[in-house]
Amino acid sequence: MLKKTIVHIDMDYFFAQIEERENPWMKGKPVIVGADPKKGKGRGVVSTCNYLAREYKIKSGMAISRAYKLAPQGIFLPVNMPLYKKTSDSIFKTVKKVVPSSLIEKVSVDEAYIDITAITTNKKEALKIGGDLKKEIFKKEKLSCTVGISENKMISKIACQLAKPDGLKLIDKQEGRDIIKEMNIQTIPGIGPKTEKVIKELIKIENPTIKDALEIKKEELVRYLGKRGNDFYQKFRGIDASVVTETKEAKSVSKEHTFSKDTRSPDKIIKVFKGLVDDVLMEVKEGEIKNIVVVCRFEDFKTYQKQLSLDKINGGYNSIVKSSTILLLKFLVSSNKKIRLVGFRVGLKNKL
DNA sequence: AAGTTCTTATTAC
DNA sequence: CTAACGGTAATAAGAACTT
Repeated sequence: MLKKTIVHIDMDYFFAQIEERENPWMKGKPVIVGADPKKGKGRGVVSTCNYLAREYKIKSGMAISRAYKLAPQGIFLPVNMPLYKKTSDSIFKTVKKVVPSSLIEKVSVDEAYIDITAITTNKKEALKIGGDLKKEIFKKEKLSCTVGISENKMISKIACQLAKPDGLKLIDKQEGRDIIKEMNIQTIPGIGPKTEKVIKELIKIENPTIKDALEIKKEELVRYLGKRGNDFYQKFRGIDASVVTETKEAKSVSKEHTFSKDTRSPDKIIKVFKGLVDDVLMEVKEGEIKNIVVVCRFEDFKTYQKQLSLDKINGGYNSIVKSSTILLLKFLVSSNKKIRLVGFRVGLKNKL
């Protein structure tokens, strides 16, 4: 019996798998979704790639130009988000047949946590539900996914990672505690490169595992990592008290754009920027906006933002366009470096 | 002194 | 040979500014 039954479902190499489904001739070749390196759009990164591409050491987040060097014979595709979104919606419809939306926490287009405690806490039955869900999704969308099951979100996610691709795996509490001991501390969600560095320096171990991290006192973690230290202390021990929470509306909406070539041409910059502002404002209701934020990344990759609360100015679209452009111009004036990226974001009211 | 706003840093997918 | 490094969103922490 499980205390709780938490399912983590994650589509396998989602974007690339959809592309393979749409274009079966691509199977058997490395498929890399990100951008086309040949059409001057070589500034992107890899969003997703299929497993064959991974054999060439291509990974998510890698510069597309580098991926191209690793596998120039690969199929490089731009991100076709409308298609992936549509597919995602269909998959979530299937998930909602298992439990109501209130028990589904959508992490991204291709990933979610599902609390099925109310249906079963029996391991066999839980695996049956997970397996059936995989079958349903495959029947409907011809896409494979992996399902991890455990008593909390963290371990079910780890189970999922271990079972990929096209897997189904249940790890109970005791097993979870043991398995993670030998793993790298970046296995813990929330610990990235920077946090790992802090922990390394704390315990003076070159390649620390979670077992090593168990030696650290809670107070030490809190002192060096703030309130997250508490969380990590628990998570090193396989404990994750966070609850599956229905996905709520966004608290902010943003658009950004990286120029294909760094520029200082105000014409180009302002034109692109106005487009971003228009796109964002089209997505939100006029009275909902709490503040606006303008983002600017210079050629040296240094990134800054300037923001303005809307209490001060009247919140009409026209005044927002005007104020945001003024903020943007401040960046132009503040430096004579070329600009790599501009972005625009609005924070929304009543979302807390 | 407390509350709000602004800015940067980090993480994740 | 070294640098390469998107877009969207959340959260934490600290500085700066108001009240």
